[in-house]
Amino acid sequence: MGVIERKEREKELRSESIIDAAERIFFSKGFEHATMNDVAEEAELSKGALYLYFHSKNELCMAILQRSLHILKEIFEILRDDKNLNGIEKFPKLAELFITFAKEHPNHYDSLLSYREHRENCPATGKIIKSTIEENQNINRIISDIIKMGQVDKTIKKYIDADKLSLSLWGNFTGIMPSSILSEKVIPNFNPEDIIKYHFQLLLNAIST
Amino acid sequence: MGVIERKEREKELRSESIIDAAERIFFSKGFEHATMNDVAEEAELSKGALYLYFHSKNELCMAILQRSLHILKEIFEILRDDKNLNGIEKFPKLAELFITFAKEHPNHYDSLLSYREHRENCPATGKIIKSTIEENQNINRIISDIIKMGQVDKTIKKYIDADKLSLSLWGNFTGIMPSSILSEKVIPNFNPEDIIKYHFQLLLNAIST
DNA sequence: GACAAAATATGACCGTCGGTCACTTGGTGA
DNA sequence: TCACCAAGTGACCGACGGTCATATTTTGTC
Repeated sequence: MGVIERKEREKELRSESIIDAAERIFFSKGFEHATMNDVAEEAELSKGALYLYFHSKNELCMAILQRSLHILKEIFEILRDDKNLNGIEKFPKLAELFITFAKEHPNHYDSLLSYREHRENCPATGKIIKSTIEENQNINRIISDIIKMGQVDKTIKKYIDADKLSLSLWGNFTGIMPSSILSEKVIPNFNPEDIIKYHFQLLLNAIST
Repeated sequence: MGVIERKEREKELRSESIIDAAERIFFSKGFEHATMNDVAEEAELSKGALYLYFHSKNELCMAILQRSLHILKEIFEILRDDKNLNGIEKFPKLAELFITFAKEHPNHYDSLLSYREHRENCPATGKIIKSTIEENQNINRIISDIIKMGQVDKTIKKYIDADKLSLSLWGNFTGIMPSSILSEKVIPNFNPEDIIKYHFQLLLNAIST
């Protein structure tokens, strides 16, 4: 009698379809201007029902953020598992793949940049917060693994601290691009893509054997 | 008869004292939980009067952000004008000074990280937005100048693109630290300070002659 | 199939907040 | 003294996040 299991699955599906709806609404109206009524209508549910699945508007946003991280994780995983590239070759690919992600999923990319505001308004105990942090750690681990692979195949200097570098690269991804927003159209020929690639080029020189 | 000038000055003072009050309120309660009534009370004004000086809550936040940028600009200016250090010696100092800034002005530092959300809800035409962008450009110019000074005194490789590097450094500052918030207490021994310093060390190797 | 219990869903309702505006206050210049 | 106008007030409005008493649907039992 798998009733409980089925209910569990259905609950999961509902939850996902609410996130689907929330993405459509938040991405089109922006977080501040989107309302929970909008989301409820889009999800074909009542507002009250939303709160059976998510504790707050901010938590719903965290769920979207988690998806964004998941997409990015899968992209990086493919790179990590690519047998045709050595470590140092994979390094600049990280930047390229991130830029591709930002272009192909602009809204999800955007959600990455505003996690702070939502995080601060969510209780740190929630399941969603936990799994979001986990996903973030996964990404850092993948980047770190790629660097370590380069150290094993001797294309990356062995004394490089892979964990630290992976964290600072992640910071790069989520820092350079958003700073571009403040500078956009003001600095002539400003192109966040170029900046990231240039930065990776410099680092490449510093870490390759 | 400098009445108009005096009124201008008084208006400026009022404006500053409102920002003072807003800082106390926003920094203690957080943006979302702070209300305009709180700010009005703290500023010893009516709510309506606030709106004579700032168009919205978000614009008030941008004014705080501008202050943050101003503080940081002045810190970097001192470094730039220091005659006792050559270009490459100033480079790691950038990281140290930024970390100092983040420690000594944690709330202002915090405001740097959430400019996105406020920016998006401000009309791009406002005077405050404009001068905020200007302050941001100033900082990038200072960083860029420091790099160029290193190229003049031949301690930094001459083919380094100072403008691009300055932008990516700025991205580093506003990227690595915030990502630490998501990772905090999860990654053992995680210390954003170390990460930034390590990153600068790597770059130092890449750019020094 | 009948029925009680439990799970799920509803939407009217509440308190709060950002922002407005008709009105008051007080300094200015004639 | 007084008309004028910038500066300031605070009651008020619409909208929104979140709640909860109630209704509907599903489940387990006989």
